[in-house]
Amino acid sequence: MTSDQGERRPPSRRIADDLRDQIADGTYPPGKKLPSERALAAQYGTARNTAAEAIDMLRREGLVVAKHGAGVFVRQHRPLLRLGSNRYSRTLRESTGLSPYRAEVTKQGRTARVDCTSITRVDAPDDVADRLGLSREDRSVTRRENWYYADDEPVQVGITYIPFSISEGSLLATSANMGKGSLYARFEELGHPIARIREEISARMPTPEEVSGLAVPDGVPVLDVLHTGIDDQGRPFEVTRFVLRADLNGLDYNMPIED
Amino acid sequence: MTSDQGERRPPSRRIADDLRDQIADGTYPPGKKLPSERALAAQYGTARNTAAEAIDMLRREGLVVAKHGAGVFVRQHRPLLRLGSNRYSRTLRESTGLSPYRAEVTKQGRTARVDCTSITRVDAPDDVADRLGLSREDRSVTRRENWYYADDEPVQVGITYIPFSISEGSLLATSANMGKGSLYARFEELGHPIARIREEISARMPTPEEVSGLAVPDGVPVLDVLHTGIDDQGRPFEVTRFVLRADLNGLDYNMPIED
DNA sequence: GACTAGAACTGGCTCAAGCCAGTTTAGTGG
DNA sequence: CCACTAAACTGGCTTGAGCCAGTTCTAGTC
Repeated sequence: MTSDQGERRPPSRRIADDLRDQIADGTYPPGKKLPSERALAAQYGTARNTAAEAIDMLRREGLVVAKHGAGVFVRQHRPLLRLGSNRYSRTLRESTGLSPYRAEVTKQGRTARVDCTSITRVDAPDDVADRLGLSREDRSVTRRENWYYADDEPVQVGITYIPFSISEGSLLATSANMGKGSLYARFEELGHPIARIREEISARMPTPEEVSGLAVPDGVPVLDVLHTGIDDQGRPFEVTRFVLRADLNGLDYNMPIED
Repeated sequence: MTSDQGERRPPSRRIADDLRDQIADGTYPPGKKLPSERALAAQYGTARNTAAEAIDMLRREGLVVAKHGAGVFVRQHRPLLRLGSNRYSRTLRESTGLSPYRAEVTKQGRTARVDCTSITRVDAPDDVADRLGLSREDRSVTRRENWYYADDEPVQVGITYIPFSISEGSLLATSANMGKGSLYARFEELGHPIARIREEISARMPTPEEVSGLAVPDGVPVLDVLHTGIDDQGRPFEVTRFVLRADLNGLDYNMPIED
């Protein structure tokens, strides 16, 4: 007897557990096709529904992906894009000439693309206004929406909010193309050299909009990063909310301990 | 007509979408009970299975929780515990006298508990050995397993690995209780004052073990943080893998930009 | 040999029914 | 008034059936 309560668990659980073990021990390596729902049902002597339910569990866990008409396959784990705390380093910016995102994607031999899909003027949402220290009256901000792709696959979205008092009249409020040195070079010209960042990180399941926009597969959460850029005088000048597919992105911070 | 392809979506989707909208617009506020599966099925003229499937979708999204026998309820969003980068600050450590975890939990008016459930000597796993810079021969480490609770509810686990060459003979290798100033005070005494940290963050769905150990509800991912402590000479002296329930924990880093 | 139509697969989703195991509630007896 | 019981709920899980829409393979045709 393998386990005390082993025979009490429902058939769907049993099938799922078996498959999970077999995935773990290499019986079904990444990319391999699992037996069909009908085959599993026959093998375990259950209804097809029950086998499908078992497979659903594995999908929710992010272990397998189903392809309609083709079969269910063990998920291929692609290496994560590691977004580092050095993302904003000036020397890195100037030495590579690439944006940190492009540098990271290129390093993995993939093709990077960043689309600025919209630049609008809106009132900042509460959490953003809070981080920017905006008063209740003047919440006018420039909102820039950026989509990040690797090999034409969407991997993250970033929505940047800049107080209109700062962006007014500059490229920040008007142009998708930020020119040489990108976003933070422009902020520096406007008297806001980036000195610190604050990043508030949480994870959750994607909304239906994010599922379709980012093509998030079943059983994959998103990382939600609320980023605040702070200048050398301690003034926040920009807030960006990043939403990242957690199966393709990770974060990598390296920082000093301050007292 | 609200949407072009609106009537093409399957009944289960339609029910789920309706409920999601009603949760969003406050028809069903947090804590409120949704109609029963049987009631929904009757209302939409579908089989009970189909209504159950719709509710399942919302569960996977983390919007609702089902209580067997009682009903399905809109999830109450409790405030996140925010684990900050100042977690390791010495002055904070010395001023509050509390460990950073305890301080954060107490601040929310909840009761903190930390259990050290095991201290063993093992060979470090690959990723850990890598971060610690251990050679292939000497991978012996002290492994400490810590469980963190808030109001007796498990919220995170941390497994700390310390090279045996460092922990040997000290409290680190033997005692669950770390004494005054806790873990990092001991490292400091051993010549490893913490100067930098590296934190590699990813998010994923919990494994079945984590689901039972951390009591992770349906539709809630975990944050997986691989933390490395680095001393003033740039030597890594400790690696901890934290697994956090993402519905109860967030991370909050505030750091300088380095060039 | 290249192309194509179709058969034989695959998963997606639904139905209607039933049994089980929890919870809540209403009623009953002390 | 309280304590207890039983009925009426709730979700959990399964069965076996069916239709649909994709994909893959195969056999036949040009």
